[in-house]
Amino acid sequence: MPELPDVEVFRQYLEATSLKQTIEKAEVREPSMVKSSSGSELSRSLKDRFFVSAVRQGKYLAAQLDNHSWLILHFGMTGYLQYFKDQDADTPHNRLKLLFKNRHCLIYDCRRKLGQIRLIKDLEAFWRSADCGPDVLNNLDAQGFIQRLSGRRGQIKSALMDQSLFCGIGNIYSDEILFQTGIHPKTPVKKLDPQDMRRLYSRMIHVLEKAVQVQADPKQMPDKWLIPRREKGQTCPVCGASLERIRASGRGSWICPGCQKL
DNA sequence: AGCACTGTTGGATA
DNA sequence: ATATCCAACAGTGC
Repeated sequence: MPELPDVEVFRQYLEATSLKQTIEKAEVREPSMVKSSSGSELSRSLKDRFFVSAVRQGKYLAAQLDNHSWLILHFGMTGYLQYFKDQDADTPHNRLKLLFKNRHCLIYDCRRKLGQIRLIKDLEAFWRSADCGPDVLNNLDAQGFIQRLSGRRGQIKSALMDQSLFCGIGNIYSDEILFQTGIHPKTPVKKLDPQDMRRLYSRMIHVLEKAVQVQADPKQMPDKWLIPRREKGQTCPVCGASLERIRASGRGSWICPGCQKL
């Protein structure tokens, strides 16, 4: 799940459910996922704090605490948040549970443990240390997008997914953006002209905003999209050709062989 | 049963 | 600078 739209939905969810409630207890159920100091240190630091806001940078969620430190969550491939009004609630792969004074709780669940949990002081310093480029939705205009893309050597898909160039796009959404622009994922970036790049940028923004609008739920995405059809036997919603799965940038990639010529 | 596959990243290697 | 392969992990499907 968790690419930019999913994480944006988590951010909005956290803001809607969990602000201004004092954390009575933080249960670190999987200390190995805590990448800043230790699990017990994290637990001590969260106690008696409360969230004041949440921001997102690419696929990272940063929740600010009242003492100006930040809880940073990365969701790996399988992470999500769930809020409960029952303090005894649990989820199948609960890795961090925040129990609030009002007896509600927020759980960070991450089945495959590929996510990361941190508590940090300096947000900007963390983005730099994580080698995060500008967020594609919050901090990147068409000009910046084109500037960062031009001069790149490799294939367009790997550029779109390179979090240090600009961040937020992963495997699923890069396929969607390329499908909607009729560009093959293996196209060398240097083969794209400024016109192509402008189209790429505007489709990218459109796809990501629309995805956030529908809560990143494939069932609610437009009929003409690729995402709900990423499986064997499906056909292109535009030309009717059989969709194909290829390997590009080391990832399984779905394309329409009719619409996306190399 | 065994193997390949899966929305993440990060490191080693070429 | 960029690509590929592997690892981390846990679950599902063939």
